[in-house]
Amino acid sequence: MAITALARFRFSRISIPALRHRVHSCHRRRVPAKLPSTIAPSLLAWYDRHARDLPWRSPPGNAPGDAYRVWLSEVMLQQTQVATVKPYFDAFTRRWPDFAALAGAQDADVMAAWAGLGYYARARNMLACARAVVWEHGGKLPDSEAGLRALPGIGDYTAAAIAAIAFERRAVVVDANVERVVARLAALQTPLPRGKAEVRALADQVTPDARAGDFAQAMMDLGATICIARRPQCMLCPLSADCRACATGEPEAYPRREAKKARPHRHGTIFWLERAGKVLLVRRPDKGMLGGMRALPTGPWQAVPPGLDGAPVEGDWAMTGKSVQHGFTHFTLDAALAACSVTGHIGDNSGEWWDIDDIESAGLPTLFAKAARIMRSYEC
DNA sequence: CAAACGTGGAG
DNA sequence: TCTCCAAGTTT
Repeated sequence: MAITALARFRFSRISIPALRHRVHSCHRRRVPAKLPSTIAPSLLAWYDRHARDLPWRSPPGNAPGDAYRVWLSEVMLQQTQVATVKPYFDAFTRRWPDFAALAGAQDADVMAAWAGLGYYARARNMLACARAVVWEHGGKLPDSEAGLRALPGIGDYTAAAIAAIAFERRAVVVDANVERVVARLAALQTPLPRGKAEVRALADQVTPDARAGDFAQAMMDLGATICIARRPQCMLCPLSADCRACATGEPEAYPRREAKKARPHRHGTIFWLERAGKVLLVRRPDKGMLGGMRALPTGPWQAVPPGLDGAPVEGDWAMTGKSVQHGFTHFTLDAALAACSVTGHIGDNSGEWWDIDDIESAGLPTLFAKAARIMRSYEC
């Protein structure tokens, strides 16, 4: 008891002024306070017990998995959650098991296989990357961050992730999970995305020299399962004792974020042109929305309904009265469905006539898949 | 550097 | 129903 009293006495004498100073400086300083050095060992110990078993991952402490699978998973996981990626990852690796196979694939097959996963520029970049690996790098991924960063579709995050996970390089891996975990550990006041540089500096502080790949995946597992955006499970968190956001009692308040802009609303028309059990599909240009994807013909997307503007052919078009609502990242679309049935030759058009009963295999983005579901049961 | 770029799950 | 947001990159 005497010892306890003494300890308490010394604690109060020494640390209250120090604490006051720290709180004060923390409030104004641009560089956030130092994080404890125990974070990496605590997190790695947790990961050894709780790592998720994922198809592209080697177990904690083991040699890295196949770099092709690591790369493919990382590209698919950009802005996309694990559960969404899994079936696509399985399908891709079964059909194209390595860089050589993917590099030799037809563009149309790869785009159709990607349909529904979103952010279609990723698929075009992924294919360009596979071909660069095979044709310019002897079939192997570069093993440095800089080398990886130079490839299509590989930015700062993905280069760091692959370097760490596939090649065991120390790399500072910052994705949305790491942002959230680190912002909470430090109770970072700067809102994101403005505070990105501070987050990176904090992540650099806690990244160990050894087991960088496991550490990166551990941060992401923690962010995906415990330190989640809403209702974080601090009671289960191996880092809660070192977490300033947890200490505030409102961990969900971090990371702070800038206010978002409202999503505008746009109107468009989707054209369903039918002939002898087939429907006309087109290929969208590489640039722009749903770029490079097979699609139903559309007119302009604008503030007011465009009606039959932009119909693919002259014809006896009718507005069906049906429509499809679809939310994109930066606007929502209300697309009216126009239909036309023809019997004879249509004249020159660059589309494909696709068997309506087999429309599921066309690889349509979700907007057009919705439209097709409605129209296949509609009498023209 | 801000804006463009998909989709589905959770609350 | 509606808002938020997720293993980001490119221009």
